[in-house]
Amino acid sequence: MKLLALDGNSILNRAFYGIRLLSTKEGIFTNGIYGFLTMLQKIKDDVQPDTVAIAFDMRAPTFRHKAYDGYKANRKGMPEELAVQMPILQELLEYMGYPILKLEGWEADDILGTLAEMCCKSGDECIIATGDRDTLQLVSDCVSVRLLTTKNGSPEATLYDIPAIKEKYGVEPPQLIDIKAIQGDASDNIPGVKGIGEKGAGELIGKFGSLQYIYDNLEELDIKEGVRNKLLESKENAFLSYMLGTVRRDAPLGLEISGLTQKEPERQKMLALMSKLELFSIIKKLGLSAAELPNPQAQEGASFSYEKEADSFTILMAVSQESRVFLLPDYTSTEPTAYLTIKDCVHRLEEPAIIKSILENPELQICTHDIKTLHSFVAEHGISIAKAGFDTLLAAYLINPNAGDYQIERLCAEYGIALPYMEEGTEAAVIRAAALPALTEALERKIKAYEMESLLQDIELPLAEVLSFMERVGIRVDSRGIAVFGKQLELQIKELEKRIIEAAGVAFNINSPKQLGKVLFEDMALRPVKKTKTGYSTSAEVLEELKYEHEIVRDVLEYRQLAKLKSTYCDGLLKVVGEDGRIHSTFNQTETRTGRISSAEPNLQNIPVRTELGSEMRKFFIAEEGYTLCDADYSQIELRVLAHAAADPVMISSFNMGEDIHRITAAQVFHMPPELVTPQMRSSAKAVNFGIVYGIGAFSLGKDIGVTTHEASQFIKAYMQNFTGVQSYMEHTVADAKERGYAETMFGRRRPLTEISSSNGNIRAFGERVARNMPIQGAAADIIKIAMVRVYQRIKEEGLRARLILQVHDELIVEAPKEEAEQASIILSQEMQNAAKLAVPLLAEVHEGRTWYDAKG
DNA sequence: GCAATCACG
DNA sequence: ACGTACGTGATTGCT
Repeated sequence: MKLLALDGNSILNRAFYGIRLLSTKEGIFTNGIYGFLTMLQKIKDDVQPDTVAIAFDMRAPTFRHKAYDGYKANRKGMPEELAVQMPILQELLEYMGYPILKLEGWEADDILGTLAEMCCKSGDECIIATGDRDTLQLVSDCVSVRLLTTKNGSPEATLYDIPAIKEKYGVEPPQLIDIKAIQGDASDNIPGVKGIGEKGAGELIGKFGSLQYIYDNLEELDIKEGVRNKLLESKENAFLSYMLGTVRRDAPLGLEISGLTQKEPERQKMLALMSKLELFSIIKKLGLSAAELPNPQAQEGASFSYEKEADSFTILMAVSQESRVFLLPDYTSTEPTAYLTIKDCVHRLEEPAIIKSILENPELQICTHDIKTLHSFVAEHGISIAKAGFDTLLAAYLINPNAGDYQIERLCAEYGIALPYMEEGTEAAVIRAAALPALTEALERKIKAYEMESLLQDIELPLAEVLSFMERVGIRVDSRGIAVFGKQLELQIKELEKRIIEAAGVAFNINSPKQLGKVLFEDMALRPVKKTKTGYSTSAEVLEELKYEHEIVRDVLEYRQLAKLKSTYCDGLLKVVGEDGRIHSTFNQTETRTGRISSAEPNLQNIPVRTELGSEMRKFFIAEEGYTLCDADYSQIELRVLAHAAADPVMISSFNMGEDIHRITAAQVFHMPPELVTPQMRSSAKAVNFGIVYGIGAFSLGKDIGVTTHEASQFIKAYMQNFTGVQSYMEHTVADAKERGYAETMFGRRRPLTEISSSNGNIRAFGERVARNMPIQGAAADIIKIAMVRVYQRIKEEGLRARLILQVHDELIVEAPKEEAEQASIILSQEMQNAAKLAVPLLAEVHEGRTWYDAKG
């Protein structure tokens, strides 16, 4: 028989430190548990044991503490983030059916030693899995050790048998105890022999075999005088250390190896707990998904029927009894096909006319999952949605924008909703459709509890329609122009490439930071200003610093700029131009943690503008024939939000008076009248304002504006003394986030923040910066979303052909027939400025032009 | 699949 | 002693 025995504590410890801190939306830390489970899976796959046992330490002092007061005395307790995971892990392992062994007064090590000893006696094989090298002493003919580590987050197991130990340490496994007795162990506060370290201890034992032998023959042995004296002085400690470092093999476990059998896993309980822990990848790997489990709740009556070929009359009759219906499209079908859930029956709808009559019924609330995609799906067939009722995707995102994955199955697992019981072989979409009412109920309750009804109903749901519309309309581009520009860039890139290679004297790939780093910092011996995890940094920041040292650096900088423009913008955009000559981006509504929307495939929110050459790109974004682009952008929206949220009198009055906020900031920070502020001072003040919004640090601010950290901290201090409202607001907002576990905007949008309570100072500092930034960035996002919904509605109400086509965080673009340009501009400016009532005015500036470049003003 | 880099607000 | 401002997405090279 093959026993796999695990040191639970040391493996959890390894997992915890090997994997970045993870936590659920409720703030339960899970990285250790997650890592433990992946390591367990890996080692089981490797070893294929007949049975598994897992040993844990107990809190109580052990015989080692009793023998030596100092034992582990200098060891800090586990960090709280780790300690909380211990009982949860043990509970989970019990559900999984593993025997858990704990013994008061004994460490997990000793339990493993005892198990190993029992195996050897009974002729069984024992494989010990641990993260702790101390256990290597147990290796024998019948015992091997797998040392577990994580590499880049994935588990690795190194085999140690007798040859491996001889190879690595040059001694027999039990002699590792002797080595440690001399060497000591700082982490366990084992003293060893003072003055002799790893190397010396290894040599002594390698030469003389054992501690006992050395002391028995100390005078006669061929040992340097200094070493002999050290040994003599620490004799008592050496033997104490030997005892402390010896793993015992006689713990009173009171069981037989044959009695270590795995119980039948309690899959339902495992699923419930793992769902709570949001360990979805493990749920999947273990085949625990709700659909595959027998489901008590479902069997209690949540049984659904499925009408494949429902007749229209029956459906319409059923619908007429309802005020809301649940509808999930079948995206696998090109026809508009959808599953409609009413009461406990799912109906498959295949006739567009039926779907149309349901979706366009103004009395009927349409509830679904991912309403933006539903809008797009039905719009293709000329169908619109009259009354959006609920969207489980948007709701789940509002409740926890950190999640990233909002699949129906996952949400059901998270909210403890059993997937309905259906006949085997039923399509997944039908089961999802059947789950929708219960999921909606659960999420609706939470949305109410979080007071997010307005955020969902007044902002996100109507916004989904706007975004779907923007995606479908797209923006016209001049493909020919882009292609020509790309060709020009290519020529210049080739030229630069030639020069760079020539200067370097070797052919290499300039696009490879590794190769470039070698050329610049090794072959050409330039100053390596900064390092990355993997080698030299070759970032623009570094190259800027070196650009006067060698022409090649300037060429690389230019090469980089041109290559970026060509690959990302020319080639990238040309790939995604539609048949209609327009680019249709996807606007993600559930992507960012702050509430912003994001744009992808392609990203239209990062089209170049900051450099002259880059902004050329915007000349290829053009209005349709007979149309013009109206571009409106908020002026200083984040600082205005801050002024309002912080109720800072200085900021508020300067915005109310229409002052230049950066100039005023400079005047305050540099103690002088605004008229005397120089452009340099204004520019520094602008960086300070940015820094305030981002959660500021003196180091980064200093680096940004080129002053010392000390000077930067003086600026920050001066800022806070003058903007006292901001100062106290920032303090409050961090304290509130810490207390509540989330940051929130004035509109009630939340971002759960476990980092802010971390015992790791860097992580905690990050949490605090996020707590300062999210309420500002998020509120600005809320405001422009409101503006988008209103602009869209108002254009519709006024019967215009103008259309909203783009949003870039603080900027909206409307493509309007030339004759509507003025009206569209007025709508943009009014709706943007009135989107929220703050203590300061919101200002939006509108410009018009044939291209995006021209419309930027 | 990740790291480095760079584009935007 | 250590790292160092918020939020995104695309491309490239490399393991």
